[in-house]
Amino acid sequence: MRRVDGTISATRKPPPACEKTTVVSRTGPRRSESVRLAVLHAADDLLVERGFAALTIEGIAQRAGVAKQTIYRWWKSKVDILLDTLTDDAREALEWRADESRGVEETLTSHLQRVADFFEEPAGQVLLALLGHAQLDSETAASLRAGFLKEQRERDIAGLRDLLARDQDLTFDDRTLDHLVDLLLGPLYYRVLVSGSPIDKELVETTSRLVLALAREPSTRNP
Amino acid sequence: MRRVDGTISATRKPPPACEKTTVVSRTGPRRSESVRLAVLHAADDLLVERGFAALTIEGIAQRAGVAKQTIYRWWKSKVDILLDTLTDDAREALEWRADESRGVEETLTSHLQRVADFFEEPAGQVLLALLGHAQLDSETAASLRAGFLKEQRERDIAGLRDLLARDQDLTFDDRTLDHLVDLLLGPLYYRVLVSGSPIDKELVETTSRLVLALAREPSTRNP
Amino acid sequence: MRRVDGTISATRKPPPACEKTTVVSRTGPRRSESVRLAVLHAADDLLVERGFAALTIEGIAQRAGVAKQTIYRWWKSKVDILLDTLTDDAREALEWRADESRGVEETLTSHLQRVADFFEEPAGQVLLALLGHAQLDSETAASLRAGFLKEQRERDIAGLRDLLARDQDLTFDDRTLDHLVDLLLGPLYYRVLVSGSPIDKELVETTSRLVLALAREPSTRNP
Amino acid sequence: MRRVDGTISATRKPPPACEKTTVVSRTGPRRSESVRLAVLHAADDLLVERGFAALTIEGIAQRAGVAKQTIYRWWKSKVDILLDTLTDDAREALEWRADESRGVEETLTSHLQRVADFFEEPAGQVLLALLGHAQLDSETAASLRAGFLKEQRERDIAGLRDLLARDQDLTFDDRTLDHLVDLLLGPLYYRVLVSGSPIDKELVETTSRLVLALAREPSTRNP
DNA sequence: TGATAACCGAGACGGTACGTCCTGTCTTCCT
DNA sequence: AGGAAGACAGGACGTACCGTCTCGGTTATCA
Repeated sequence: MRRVDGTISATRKPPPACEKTTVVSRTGPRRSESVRLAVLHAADDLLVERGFAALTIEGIAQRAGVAKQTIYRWWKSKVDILLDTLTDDAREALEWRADESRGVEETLTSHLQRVADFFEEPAGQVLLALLGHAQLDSETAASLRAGFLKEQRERDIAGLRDLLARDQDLTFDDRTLDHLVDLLLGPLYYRVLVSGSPIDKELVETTSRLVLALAREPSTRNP
Repeated sequence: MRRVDGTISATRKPPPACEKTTVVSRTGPRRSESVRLAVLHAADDLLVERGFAALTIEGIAQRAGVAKQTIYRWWKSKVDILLDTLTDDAREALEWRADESRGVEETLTSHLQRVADFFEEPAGQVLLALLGHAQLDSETAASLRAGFLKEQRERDIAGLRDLLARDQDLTFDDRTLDHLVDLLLGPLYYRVLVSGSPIDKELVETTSRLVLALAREPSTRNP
Repeated sequence: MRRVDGTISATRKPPPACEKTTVVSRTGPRRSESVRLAVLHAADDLLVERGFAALTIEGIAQRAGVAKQTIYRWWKSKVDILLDTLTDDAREALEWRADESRGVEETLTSHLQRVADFFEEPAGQVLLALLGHAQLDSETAASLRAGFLKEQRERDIAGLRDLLARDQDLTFDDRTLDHLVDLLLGPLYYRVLVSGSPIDKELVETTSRLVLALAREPSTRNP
Repeated sequence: MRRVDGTISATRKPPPACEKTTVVSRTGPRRSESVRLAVLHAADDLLVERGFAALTIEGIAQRAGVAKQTIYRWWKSKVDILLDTLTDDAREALEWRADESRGVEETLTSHLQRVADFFEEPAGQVLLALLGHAQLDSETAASLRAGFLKEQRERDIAGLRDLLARDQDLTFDDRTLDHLVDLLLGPLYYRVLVSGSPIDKELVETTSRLVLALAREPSTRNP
């Protein structure tokens, strides 16, 4: 996010973006990093405190001690701000940790458990809100899926591929892994998004056991 | 909806009150059924045509040829209206059809396929919008889960129970069925809500095969 | 108001008014006098309690325990109701009392004082409200002037004529009396309507003395 | 209204505050004078065209090509807008013009005639509407009397004092002048507000002659 | 002694305007 | 040039009454 030359790159394209060198004799102050953080934190706090519906650009501006126009200069909507917070906060929480010292089953289970726990954290709330809003607004859906969700799915596929390679010393093609990820994460997201009930340990274990079993079937290995 | 005596039964609770008999000698005009339908249809149409964000009470009122106050008299928000349309339209589309002439696998697969198709229909769009909004507003979440989703889950559990009974002549306890339903529907909802990509036939088949296999394991039968 | 035959005559023309005989075979109940009084009192009370702006047909109906439609059946607006209360209450308060035992000056002064006091009473408040509303709505102005104000002015002219006859044994023509009444009442109404300050005794005395002096001038007597 | 430095002085109190100097370094846009005038003219026009009852904030906004919120930012009601137009338009029409070349009687008569004519003009209609509304709403009454009417009365007292000084080289105390003004203007306002009939020349002449006669009485001079 | 027609309560309905809130754009000034 | 302050056009919100319109229930005559 922070480049060597000290300028900031928003997730969004900085005006029309000069990719290589910013030689342009820039005068006046550059984008203030403190403003950026103040806005992201204000948005995050307000979302958790009051919920998405009560989250307004004006509210964020006031809370962050920033002018409305300043927000519009760098983000094009409140959704855009939240997308920015996601990138900073959620990636780490959902990463796959290869722990060689533990068995494959246990590794998978503990990853799923981490996913389950993530939904309780603020960053998880942000993701849920964005997923919710994506159902209501196709532009949000496009941004979210082209950005965070796409990257996260790549990480999930890579993570699962590595794990299965450790388990059976075999590689799966992408289509198969795609399905396995759906089967793995689907029930968890379903619980959170649809049922709204907490993800219990049993669901985590059943799911991971089932997917592993499926992966080990000969028919899956040779699709 | 229309009872024999000509009075109207709103899907929504008739002013809290009076569980057994409405003794209060009600005089004056009754609720107009035509108004009710005009509003539900207007809301449904506008949602599909223009999306949730562009769905406003004023827009619905205008489209339905109805006064705004009339809407507020019977529904407390646009979400409330959508909840009403759901009850009328979605139940049938998601019901389990016991087709004795076909095998258990095929029955399950075709039910899942019907669920997948449902999301393409207007009523499915309404459900998705409501699920989306439920992530943003806890009151919506509560209404949706206490109403439609609760009933639908009961139907799903009953449907699955009947199917498995036919398959193995065994009964499963509710907790187990709960999990099986999560595993069965989770991947489908995940695809629609998170990935946003259409549900392909392969996912439907894999999922139903997998869940059936799990149900047939001795460890599942005797939990 | 109450006729011999028991039917009621609203100040307003009863439907299209059959002045002489109501031969139309009337069956069913006649207008309820209790309803009429309940409405007039409710309107009066609410006007004094909450002011004209807060006076609504629905409020009057509720206060009077009467259906809105019942009000619309007999009066065509809240102003119409207030006009009705005026006729009942204000006439007496503003009548000229010929007290032979007292001097002309004293009689005139005490009449003006009674006018001044009238504005403090509920009925006076109603008149002020109607005069106010007459500035805003020409229909109100027309009704008020064609009804109460016209009658009152006739009483005022007659009263002044009698008094001056007693004073000088002379008769004045109507044009002159018209002007004298304007000069007599103008300052009082000006105080109440424009200044909003109470009418002090000095104004009452100066005014009556002045008008009497004018009336006694030879130039006035022979215009 | 427009100061040398280009800032605007609303007739209405600038957010309570700062009697002497506005030190608060105000940045950002200032109030748009063109908006202010557009609103005042729209209100004035609509009042004359359609009457007070049909005068709505939304109508004014539309006519002025202005957002409703912009009106609410600067005025708190339609009455507040009319009060503003009064200050701009009525002061001049009601001022006392000392014309040394003419006699005292003639000066007084011509002033009264100007008052009479004023009621026919748009600004006079505004004053009548406000006086009417003041009878219905005590807040309007308070604003009107504390603002325009108070200043106007001061001008009237000063005008009459100067005129009488020219006539008799005597000064009158304020209480006496107060009464004289009531006697002078009362009949005119009574005609307009109560009778609703036009002010004829005779009333103007009689009134001014009468008041002048009273002022010349020794008893008035030495109260 | 019904029949029947009006009165009356209750309140749904299509409307209009209210006053508030937030949006996204803009202008102005300050640093 | 960046940023604060905030005015502005716009549009939806949810509320309050308006005046009209059914509904049933209830009388008080007249057949």
